[in-house]
Amino acid sequence: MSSLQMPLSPAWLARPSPEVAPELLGCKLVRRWPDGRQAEGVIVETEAYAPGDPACHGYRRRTQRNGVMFGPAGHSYVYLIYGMYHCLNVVTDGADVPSAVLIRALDLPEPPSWLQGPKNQPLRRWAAGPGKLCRLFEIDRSLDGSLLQPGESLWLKPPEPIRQEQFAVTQTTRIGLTQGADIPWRWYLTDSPAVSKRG
DNA sequence: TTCACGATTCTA
DNA sequence: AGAATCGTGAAG
Repeated sequence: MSSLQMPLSPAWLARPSPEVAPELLGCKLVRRWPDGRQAEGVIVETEAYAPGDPACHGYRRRTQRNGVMFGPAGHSYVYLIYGMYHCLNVVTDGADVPSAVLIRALDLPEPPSWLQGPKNQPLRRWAAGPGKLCRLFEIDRSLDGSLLQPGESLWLKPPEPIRQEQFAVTQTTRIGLTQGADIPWRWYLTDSPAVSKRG
């Protein structure tokens, strides 16, 4: 197995989220179902949440919902938002450090023909928005805390060689926040059509 | 136990 | 601009 095929390790993710978030651009998120079906998309938009950040779910205290954010890097943090959508985070940094990267958009160069939305929607080239990508990949709280490693429900792969070329990255403020709205911890591939719109 | 609200998305 | 929709967490 070449190094490019290796999954992103917990050690690689065990750094401050504002450092990891831009480096996750171009990496692949792989979703595997219990029946063996598998789909993957290229991460094109991320946001960082970290200690001292009033928008971070772990800003105040450890609770049942945000518990895995306080755990070691390399796990998923999935939460329900607005009572109807889920959001996927990659836990970063060390244990007891509430830190994570929100995956906001995926590009799907080769979507499997069986990968369709709930209402038998047409195949989409991309999933722009954290709620949309979780709906497409059927990610919910049952995956909260799962270890991101091959063979599990979710894991990460480094960029393909072709994607290792330089690509423009834009850094700006995060979307949909009332607190910490001025912190520029959102990154996206500048020219990707798969980036979420709002903001 | 209560209750206002949210790292969203879709419709008008 | 407003609705949909409900788990969470801070307050009482």
